[in-house]
Amino acid sequence: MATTDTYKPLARRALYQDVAERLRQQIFARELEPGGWIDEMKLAADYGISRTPLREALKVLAAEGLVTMKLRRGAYVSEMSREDVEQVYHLLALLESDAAGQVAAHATPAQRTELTGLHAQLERRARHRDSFLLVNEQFHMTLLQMAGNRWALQMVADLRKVMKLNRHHSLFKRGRLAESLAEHRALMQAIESRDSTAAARLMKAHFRSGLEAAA
Amino acid sequence: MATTDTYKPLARRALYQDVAERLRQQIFARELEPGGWIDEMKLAADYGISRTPLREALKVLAAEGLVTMKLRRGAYVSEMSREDVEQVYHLLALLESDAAGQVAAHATPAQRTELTGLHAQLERRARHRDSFLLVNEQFHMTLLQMAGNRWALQMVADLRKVMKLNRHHSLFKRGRLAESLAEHRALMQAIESRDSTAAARLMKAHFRSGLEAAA
DNA sequence: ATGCATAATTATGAATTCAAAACTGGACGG
DNA sequence: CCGTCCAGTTTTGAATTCATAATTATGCAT
Repeated sequence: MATTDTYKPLARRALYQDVAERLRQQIFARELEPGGWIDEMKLAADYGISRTPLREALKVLAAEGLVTMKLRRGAYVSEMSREDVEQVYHLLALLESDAAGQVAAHATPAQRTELTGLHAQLERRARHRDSFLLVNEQFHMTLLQMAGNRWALQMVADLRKVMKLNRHHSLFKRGRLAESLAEHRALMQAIESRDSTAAARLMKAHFRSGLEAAA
Repeated sequence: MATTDTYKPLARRALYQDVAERLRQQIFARELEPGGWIDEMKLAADYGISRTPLREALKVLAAEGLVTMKLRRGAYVSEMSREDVEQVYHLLALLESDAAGQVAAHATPAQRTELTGLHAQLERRARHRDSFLLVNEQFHMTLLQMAGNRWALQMVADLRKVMKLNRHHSLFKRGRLAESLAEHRALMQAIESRDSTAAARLMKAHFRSGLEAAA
């Protein structure tokens, strides 16, 4: 431990990336609402930066699908139609069930322990919606990471971002949270008993009922 | 036919998008080689534009995975490791086999006809490698489009772009082209007989043997 | 010569400036 | 009353300028 343990941020990452992250958070928090126009000049002023890095960030979000650029009329926060939600759910089911199968088949003991720990946290937080959502996301992303396909991980991360545009999240529905927990419990069973096919099937079912709840 | 059938481009799309496309083509054509540094000033001069839209385009390509940005040292064309290729093949197999299943189950007669036509073209072009590659891509993308999931379509499009970074394309291997054709033939059979499971299985097999050939 | 410190050069990241398109609102005419 | 034409304003898209980090070149001591 040195005498000074405070380091200057020293621009570990580019400004446009920080701005992109800040924009995402504002979108998720609905401070920028789906369908709404994004005022470049106002935002640049708010952030205390010029329009240049802001516009770069907007293009990144556009590639992710979070915003839509219209020629000569700026950027708009994307809207998810009913159909979009269905399609993204379908993809998440496909990608995550595959990952669940992989993990069930090939996870190390340490990884199984980590997943079990996350699941236990989930059980404990069943009462606190926000906290549950957070750990839930962490559980799913950890599973993906363990499956070891960085391209799949990136995709699922992007898809989960756009899903946050959807106002009626399935986990907001009455009773859905307990249901979700039960499904997770079954999934953990399959993973612990190294049953790859069951894990994949259960994960798919998990998303199917999630979609039904969101309907 | 009007008296003038030549229209001015009239900026139907933003400059940065055109630049992005031009960059992609240069990357696919290996005029910019994987691992190589991208000289912003030179390229901007070549294209006759300023660095601003070029930099915006680079950020889009970075989001697609075609280039990698390094802080304070610019943009580099991405390199695909052996592992990356395996992972992307796995994802394409997953996404495209699902699409094949959907199409086998739900395609309209007109769509079946279109696919059959594309397949016939493929058979005819078996001798001309470049032409074959083009129609092959078209066949796969048309199938995806027919499956009707715009998010999946976008993903497959992006994944296929990064696959082009891979120098040893499986279809360049001796004998692989005929093999590929046979697999397509079997797939078309399954689609024509509306056998969804077989179509999905055959598409997966198609990618598996593609990956083996690429190894 | 070799290694290191430092000056000069180059390229990146970001702010600023500029040109042109899109929007606003009011005058005018049907 | 409604539409449309035009002036004024706003906002976008792109070029230019500027500050600073990174790289290269240079000089000096060993």
